[in-house]
This record gives sequence, C-alpha cells and structure tokens, in this order.
Amino acid sequence: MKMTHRSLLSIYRTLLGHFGPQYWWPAKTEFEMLVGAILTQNTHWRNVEKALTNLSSHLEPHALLSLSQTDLSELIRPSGYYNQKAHRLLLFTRWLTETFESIEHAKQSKTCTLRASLLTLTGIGPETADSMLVYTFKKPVFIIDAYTRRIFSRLGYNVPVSYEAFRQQLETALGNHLSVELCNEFHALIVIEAKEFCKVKPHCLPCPLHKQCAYCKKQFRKISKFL
DNA sequence: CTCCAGGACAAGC
DNA sequence: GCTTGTCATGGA
Repeated sequence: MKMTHRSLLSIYRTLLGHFGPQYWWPAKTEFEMLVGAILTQNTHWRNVEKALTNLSSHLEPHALLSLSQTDLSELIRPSGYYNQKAHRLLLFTRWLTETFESIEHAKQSKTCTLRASLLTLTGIGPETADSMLVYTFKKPVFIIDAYTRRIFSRLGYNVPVSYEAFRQQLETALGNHLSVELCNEFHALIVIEAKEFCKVKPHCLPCPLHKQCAYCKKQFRKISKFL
C-alpha cells in the first residue's frame, strides 16, 4: 500500500479520536524523561517506574553523576539490564552536562546535529535518540519502535527493515504535516493502541509480511527452535 | 515454569 | 551488510 500524508493522517485521526491525546512523556521533569527513555529499552514501563522511584532523589544531572556506577545499578535494578543501563546512564549524563549548559540550551541545536551526536553514544540507538528528540528536545522526528513496525505491516504497508529507511518514508510522506505535536501524539497513540490490542489478543494475528517484519522474524526464530 | 516488555551492541559471517 | 547471542527484572 502506498504511504501518503492522507493515509497517515487518517490513521492518526482515528487513533486520536478513539483514545484522545496522551500528553506524553509521563515524567515530572525533562531530565526524568531522558532517564526513562534509557531505562525503558526493551523493558516494561512498570519496572521502569520502580527504578525511577528509587532514583527520585537523584533525578537531576549532577545528583545522578554523584553516584558510583555500582550504587546506581543497585537503584535501577528493577528495570533490568541494570549493569549496562547504569553505565549508559552515566555516559549519557556526562555527555549532556559536558556538551550543554542545560537541556534548554540543547534544544537550540539543529535536529540533525543533535541526533547525530546522540547516536555516537553507547547505549543510545535510533529509537531512544528519537524519543529524546521529540519528547525532551521538541524536535519533529517520527519515532519507530516494534509496535510501529507491527501495526504498519499489518495495515498492509511495505515496512523497510532498516530504521532509517522506514523513518525517511514516514517523514517524507508527512511532508509539511510533520510537527513535534504530531510526532509526540502519534507515537504515544501507537503504543497505547498496541498495549490495548495485546490485552485482547496477545500475539494472535498473523502478520501479512512476516518475512519483512522485525517483530515477526524475532518470533519466528523462537518458534523454529522447536521444529 | 515459561514468556515477554516502548532496544542496543558486538561478534561472527 | 545481515544474523545471532547477550543483557535481567517482575508480572501474567
């Protein structure tokens, strides 16, 4: 199916009409968003919330940097991958404070420059970078996650395997409709829709393009072990 | 007990 | 370039 701004906006309006605006990201401060974006990598949000609660008195760059990696990893234990994430959180926070005076200052950077800079950091991949760009730095980029791939595949779109190719496709189709507000709500609505769907029918529908869908490929690998 | 969640990375091909 | 193993917890 051809991807146009009309079809994308139609999907967007349908989701918005059904669920209403989500007003993401769920966090009290912008720094908490950034921490949450790293902690939620391949992890249930409820586990991230436990970690954020433990971190509550350290949710500020310098307070976080005052912790040793060992202490930090112990605090974020509930969010899983705690050794990796402690290391990555410190690397990221160090980068943030050393590169910019404040988050407000970081917002002044050009989108592509900031994105490229984020992607040089160990532990910040394309999805995490784009979440940070939209929700914290207020930049218009289309965030792609496993849910986005699955939903668009099942709607009959040709979903490129590469993150960049898929993102380009979506952003090009949206053209001048691409805005921070749309990127913010669209991603939040996709996540809400996916979670809602999973409650009803967890992983039951066959994907029409399972050869190209990253999610289904992952599932298929697991199944094929028993063949 | 098994399976999975809003990924990312490095080693191996 | 693409594929695979790894990282780890808590809840269903």
